[in-house]
Amino acid sequence: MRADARRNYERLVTTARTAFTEHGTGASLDEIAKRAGVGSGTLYRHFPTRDALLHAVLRERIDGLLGHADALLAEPDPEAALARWLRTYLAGASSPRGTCTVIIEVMGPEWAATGLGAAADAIRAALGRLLERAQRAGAVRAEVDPGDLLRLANAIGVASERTPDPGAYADRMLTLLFGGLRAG
Amino acid sequence: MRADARRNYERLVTTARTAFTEHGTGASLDEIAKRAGVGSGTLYRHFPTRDALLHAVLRERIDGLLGHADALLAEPDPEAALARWLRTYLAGASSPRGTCTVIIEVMGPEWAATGLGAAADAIRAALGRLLERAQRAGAVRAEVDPGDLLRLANAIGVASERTPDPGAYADRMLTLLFGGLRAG
DNA sequence: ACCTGAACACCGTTCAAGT
DNA sequence: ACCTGAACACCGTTCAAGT
Repeated sequence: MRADARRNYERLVTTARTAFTEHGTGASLDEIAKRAGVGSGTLYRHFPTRDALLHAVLRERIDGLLGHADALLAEPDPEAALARWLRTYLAGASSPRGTCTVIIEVMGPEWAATGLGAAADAIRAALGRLLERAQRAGAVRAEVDPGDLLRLANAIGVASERTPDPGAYADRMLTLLFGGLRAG
Repeated sequence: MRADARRNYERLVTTARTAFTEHGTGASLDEIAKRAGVGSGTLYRHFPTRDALLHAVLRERIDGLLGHADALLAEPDPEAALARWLRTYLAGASSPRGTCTVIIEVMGPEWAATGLGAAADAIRAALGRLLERAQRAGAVRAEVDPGDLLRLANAIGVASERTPDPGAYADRMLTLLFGGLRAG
């Protein structure tokens, strides 16, 4: 990658992070290009779709979540590990606004070949490992599906975004959810 | 209202219902005006905002939900009444696509003065009556808030929209939810 | 009193011309 | 190899002119 190309790439990601955080995932791409000081064609060359740009913005956080999930497999209490990961997931989910909606969207099979689709699948797999461990320990109903659960977590994220205190709302909903997850 | 104005109003609502159902709540307003055979200014005269138009499209369904909730207050089993209403609510919620997101949005206090905001509040109040009865019967935890619950129901609706079988997903999530709602 | 549609602004996306 | 920005299409919204 040429030096100017790399610099433009970095500037676009940084600028997009700010724009998405301020105006949600639907922020104007033209504005982002302008603020990054590049032509709009350059943005499209590096990021053919809005989702590709959002993926670049979220990549570090996603990697962190995957690492956190694997680390929690060593936590002695499987139910506590699952709960802690879901809390962490939702703590970041309400920003940039719209992220949870996009994640739900790209969980569909037609998105599997895209970067964000693959990322969503990796998150689902990581959650699946925590879930399965909790299920084997008898702490969570056996029939709960990891895809269902990730969709629901993101749904809670969507609802929390428009709430005065997203973290508090998410916590209350997770408390309810864990009541339901426990083997009856 | 003049005869032509009333006719245009009806045509716009009917056309919008089709367009929203086909393309989601973000469907092109210009297209709707064109297909209804009116100038775009006429659409804006009757419906100053997209939400006003969506409200007109949803009005009958909303009235039905409110009536259903009141009727269910006579159902002997308070928990079953609450469950049945939530199931009915979610059965219709995934169409037009985007409706649940809008409802969550207009539940914010800044929307109270709008038509859809008032409708969301009426729905919250109706759900609140069913919820309170279930709580008094000891079937549902006392600390659950009707606004939280309606937001969560719509969140489940958002997640179900992008699912191959929205009804089945919503049912599974409601089953989980009721596990959590029951007084522990 | 109500309607029309041209006009304007804004945004996504492509691509010919440039370095 | 990469960048620029003009050009095009599309949409929301307003408003002067019309009936």
